[in-house]
Amino acid sequence: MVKTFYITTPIYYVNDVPHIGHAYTTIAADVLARHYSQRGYDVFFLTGVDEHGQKVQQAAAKAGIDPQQYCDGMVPRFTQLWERLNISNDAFIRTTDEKHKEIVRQFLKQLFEKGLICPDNYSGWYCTFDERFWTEKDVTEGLCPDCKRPVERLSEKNYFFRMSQYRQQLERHINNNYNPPDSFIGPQSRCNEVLGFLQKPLGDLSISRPKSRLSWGIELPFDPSYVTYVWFDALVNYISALRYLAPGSQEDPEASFIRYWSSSVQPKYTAQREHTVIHLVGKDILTTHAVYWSTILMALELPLPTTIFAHGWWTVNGEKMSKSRGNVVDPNAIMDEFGVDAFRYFLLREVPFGQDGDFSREALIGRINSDLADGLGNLLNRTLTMIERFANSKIPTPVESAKTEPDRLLMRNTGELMADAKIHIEQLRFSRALEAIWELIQQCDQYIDKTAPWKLAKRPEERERLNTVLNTVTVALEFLIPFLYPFMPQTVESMARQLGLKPQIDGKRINWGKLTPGTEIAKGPQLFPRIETTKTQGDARVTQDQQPAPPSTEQITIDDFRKVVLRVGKVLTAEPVPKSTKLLKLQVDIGTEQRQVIAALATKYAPEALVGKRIVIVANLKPAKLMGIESQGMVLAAGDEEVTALLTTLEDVAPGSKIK
RNA sequence: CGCGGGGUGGAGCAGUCCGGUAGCUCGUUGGGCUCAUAACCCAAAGGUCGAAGGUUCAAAUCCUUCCCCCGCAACCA
Repeated sequence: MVKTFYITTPIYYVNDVPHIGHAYTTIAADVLARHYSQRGYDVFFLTGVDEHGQKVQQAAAKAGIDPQQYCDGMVPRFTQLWERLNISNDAFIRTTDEKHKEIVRQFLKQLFEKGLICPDNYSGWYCTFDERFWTEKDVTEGLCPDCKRPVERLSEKNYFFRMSQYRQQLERHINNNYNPPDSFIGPQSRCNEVLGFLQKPLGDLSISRPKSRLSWGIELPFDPSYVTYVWFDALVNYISALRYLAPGSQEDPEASFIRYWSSSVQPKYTAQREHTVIHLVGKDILTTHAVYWSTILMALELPLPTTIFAHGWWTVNGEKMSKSRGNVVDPNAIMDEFGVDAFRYFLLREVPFGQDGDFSREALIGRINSDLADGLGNLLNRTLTMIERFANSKIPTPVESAKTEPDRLLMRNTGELMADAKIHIEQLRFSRALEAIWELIQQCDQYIDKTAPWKLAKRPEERERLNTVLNTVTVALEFLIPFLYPFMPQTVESMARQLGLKPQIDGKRINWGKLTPGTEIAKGPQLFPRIETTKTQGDARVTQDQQPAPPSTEQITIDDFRKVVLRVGKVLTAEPVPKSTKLLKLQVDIGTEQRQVIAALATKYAPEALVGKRIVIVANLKPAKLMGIESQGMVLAAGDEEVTALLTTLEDVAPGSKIK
């Protein structure tokens, strides 16, 4: 029986601009898919997009088009990026696919009929303006944390999935599959987190949203006035895809499902798993997968996936990546400058999979120069040049009697290191796998140095020894090819051809062919030229298409402006707000009265530095509470994210002076 | 006392669970080599392991207290 390997990425929210994080998960999945394909597994690699939900509905409304049209326009951002990144996914699922929706409805119906989805009242704090519920801890002083309008206690009928009853069963499953490589949740630190989460009582999960608030979703089959909660819809993709996108699913959806999924959980300690199902996710959506998805599967009486693995997040130059900081890394820009494979390599080599990492141009260039140019590229280059110069451009024939201990040692180490690399890849330790491969590269360099073929070449009587040495290096490189290939497919293919191999690519299978003495090599250009570090190009950041809109577009009238009453104030006292890091409490004299104003100035100004200063405040702003203290106005200051400078007047004027 | 992560040669990190010679990559310096992409190979320098106290024959590691940095959350009126 052919072993199957089913690998998924999350389906990405169509609203996002694809960034380094999306690329990371998808590249990791691609490495696994390519690795297992090469090893003869029946691989199915799925990625796709999540299209339903409020944000999409809103974004479409804003753009004045219908949501479906909006999604259709967003999808190429992802598909094109995957193409550029050489992602070998077998299918791309969209949650608006009719077949997907049909399967979601089937599952909902099934659970409803089993009594596992039941109506109940959901009550919570509801903000009418934002059209959403907030939890007890979100709401402060009865105000919406987002828009600060008062929230109301609202009770509404919703449908709940009886998640709570699976808590114990899930906990048991996690504990029974705790140790790598069989761990259900990885890495271990995250697994502990999930176990911790399960210590607390597990509630039921609301899986409905009234259409009155959200219409862009899949209608509940048993109540047309609701659509399903996006996560239920989204998670089901892992199964629905098998029923209409996997090979053979058109003819027989059930068979295709069984082929990749059904027996994914094997009794422990069986010698070899026949089916493996791995969900790669970011650490932010681990709970959703580990708890929601697992319990949904339990309720459907379906096996759980083999492993759910949560990887870490990337920061950029040590800072969190966010749209507002404008430091979101666009994979396309990186590839324009450094190429696909360098990017793929960097992401998986730089940081152990599962941990957070930092992305920077300097780090990337460092890796390219030292690992790719000086390491891999240079080794191939010097090997090929020697074959060219000392062996007439043909793979030399080794001679058994000319073999010595270093040759045997290199061959033995090659075998061991590549065996390690294999294990590391299969246990999702990509950086370790690459370390093993680079250890081999270093050993080849050492071997070449020790055997000094250029010296042998000067002495005709060493002809056989020379051929043997050169052959040994090419054999080591040949060994390395299949293990490096999943990470850097383009580069490795070129490498193989330069060595005179004629790889046959048959769909996803690759037959690299065998290196035979006498074959002509095909030396090409350097795989990775060194990057001169003095050269600094514009940094690779998303030139945001949702950059702050040009200020000119929305104009206001002078009357609009006059609504804002600005006055000069004199700071009487200033003190930090207790337990707050940013806020200062100011007492301000504005002529007619004294105002208490709370402002986020503590990061820039010491309280005592402000006393006596003249500042500008908005005098007719509706009071609001911050940290429970009333603020009766707003201080004007410059700065994008953080305050960089307070506004004041050129001359000292009387407190209360009007500003116009 | 909000939750969490961290402080180890110049930089980035491992080692901490389970005490026993402080390790890796990059950088620096010296040497070698000339097949190669200022490459490659060899060697060296460089650390009171955030601070103080304690336990111990022995502490980066265990205990106590403290300091600092970074996320998240709370508070950008």
